[in-house]
Amino acid sequence: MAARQPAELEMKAFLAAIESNGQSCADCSVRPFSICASLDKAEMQEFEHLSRHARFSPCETVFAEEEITTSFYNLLDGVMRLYKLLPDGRRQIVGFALPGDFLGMTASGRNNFSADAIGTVDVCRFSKASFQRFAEDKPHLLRRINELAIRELAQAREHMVLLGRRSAEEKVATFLVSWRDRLARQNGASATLPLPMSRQDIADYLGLTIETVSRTFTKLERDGVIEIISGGVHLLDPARAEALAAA
Amino acid sequence: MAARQPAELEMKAFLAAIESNGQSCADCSVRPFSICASLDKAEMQEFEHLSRHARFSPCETVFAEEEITTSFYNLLDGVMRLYKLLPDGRRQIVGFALPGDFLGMTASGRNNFSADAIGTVDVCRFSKASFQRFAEDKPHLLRRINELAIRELAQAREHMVLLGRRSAEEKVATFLVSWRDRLARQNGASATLPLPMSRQDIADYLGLTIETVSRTFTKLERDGVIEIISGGVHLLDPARAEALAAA
DNA sequence: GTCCGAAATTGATCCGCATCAACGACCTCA
DNA sequence: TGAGGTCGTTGATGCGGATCAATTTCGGAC
Repeated sequence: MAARQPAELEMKAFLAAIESNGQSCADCSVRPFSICASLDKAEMQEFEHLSRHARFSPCETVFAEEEITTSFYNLLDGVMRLYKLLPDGRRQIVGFALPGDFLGMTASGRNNFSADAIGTVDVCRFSKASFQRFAEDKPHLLRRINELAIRELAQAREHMVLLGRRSAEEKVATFLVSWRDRLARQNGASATLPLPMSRQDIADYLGLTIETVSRTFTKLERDGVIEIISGGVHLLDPARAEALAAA
Repeated sequence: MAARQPAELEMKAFLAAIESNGQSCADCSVRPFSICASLDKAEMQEFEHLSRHARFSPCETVFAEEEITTSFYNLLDGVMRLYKLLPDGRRQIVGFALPGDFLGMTASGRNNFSADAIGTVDVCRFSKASFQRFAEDKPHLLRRINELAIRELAQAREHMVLLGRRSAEEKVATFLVSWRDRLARQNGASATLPLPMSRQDIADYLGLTIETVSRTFTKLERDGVIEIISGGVHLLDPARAEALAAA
C-alpha cells in the first residue's frame, strides 16, 4: 500500500479559499456560484436581512426527508450529503452539495431528501415564506433558480446512466473525474482530490457496497491511475480515468 | 401462459380521452397539466400564435441528445421515451413523457437527452427564442416552469434510488405502480395498465436486461400480482405490488 | 509512546442478474 | 396458408458484485 499524505491540508486550503467570511453578502465568496449572482446591489441588501448564518457540526442533519420545508439554504462552506432512505435502511445518496449550492426547493412542501453535514458546514438560511415573498416578482431571480434546477436535472440524468448502466470501475472513475471537475470549477484544477466523504458515502452514491468501492480504488491504484492518500486520492493518470469514465 | 386481451383498446381510449382536438388552446385537454395552466386568457391568445402543431410517427426521433436546442415541446398526445446513450450503445431511459409534459429546457443550450415517439405522438412546438421572449417577464409562468422542473427533479431522485438500491422484482413492481399512478392522475384509476413501451424500453428504464424484465413479469404473474395481457398488464393485486414497491 | 474504536482493506464464498441460446407468439405480406 | 421478421419468453450457464468474515490502518485520547 502506498504511503499516505494528508490531502486534508489541500481540502482545508480549498475550503479556506471559498470561505465566506460571512459578515456581508458583499464579500461572500460563493456569491458568483449561487442564486445571489442574479441580484443587484439594492436587492442584495434587502436579501441580506432575510438570511441568518448557521453552522452545523460533522454528521449533523440539516434537514430530513419528508419534513415540512420551512427553510431554504445556501451552502457557504463545507460539503453535505443528500440522500434518500428505503424503509429497510438501504440508502441512496442522490448528490453531494458544495459551497454555492442552493437547497430546499420542493414541489410538495416536504423535503424530498435528507441532508447531513459531512464535515463542519456553514450555511445561509432563509425562511421559506420570506424567501418566496422576496422571489415572487423577480423574474431574473426566478430564471436563475430555474437555471440551477435544470442544471441539477441534467446531473441527475447523468447519474441515472451511471447507476443503471455502468460497471463498478466505470462508476468509480466517473465519480473521481466529475468530482475533480466540480472542485475545479470553484477552486481551479488540481491532481490532488480531497474526498471528505467516507467510502460508505461513495458506495451509497454509486449504488455499490463499501467493499467494492475499496477494491476498485485498490485496482485503480495498482493500474497506476490513482494514488490513494489520506483523505483523498492523487489522480496520476487523468486521461486514463477519463477514458474509463467515458467508455 | 394466460390468454391475452388487447389493453391497446384501453390505451386508445385513454389517449382519446386526453386528445387535444388541437385547433385552439382554449379547448386543449392537456392544458391543466401543462405549463399553460399558468396563463390568463390574453396571454394564452398571444401564446397560441407562437406554437405549431406537429405529429411524429412511431419510433421517430423528436430531438437528439447534444443537438442544439431550437424548440420546446408540449406533448399533447402519445408517449415518448427520453434516453441517453453511452458511446458503446448502452442505453438508459431517463423517463417516459406523457401528455402535458414540457420538453426542451436545457442549461447548456444542447439537449441533454434524446426523445423518441413510442406510438404516434402529437406536440405543440415553440421556437426557443420566441418562447423565451414570451416567458421572460412573466413571473407566474416562470414559477410554473420551476414547479415542473422541481417535480421532475424529485422523480429523478426517486429513480436514482430505484436504479442504485432496488432488486429486479422491486424495480418492476415500482415501475408498474408509479406508471399506474401517472396514468391515473390524468385519466382516473384503472386496474388495466396499458404499457405502450417495449420490454426493451422497460429494461433500459430500470437498469435491467430484457430477459430479466420478462422473467420478473412472469414471476409476478405466477404470484398472482399481475396478469399479462396484450399491450399491458392487469394489476390483480395492487396492494401486493405496492408492498413490493415500498419495501 | 499505547490503547481503543471506527474506517478501510482484503479474502472467501455466494447469488442475482447478465449472457448466450433456443423457442414460441404474433404480425405482415405474398 | 405459409414464410419470414420482430418481440417476448424460457432455459442453461457464467460472472460481477454482494455478502460474510477477518485483518489492518488510522485517528484520537491519554
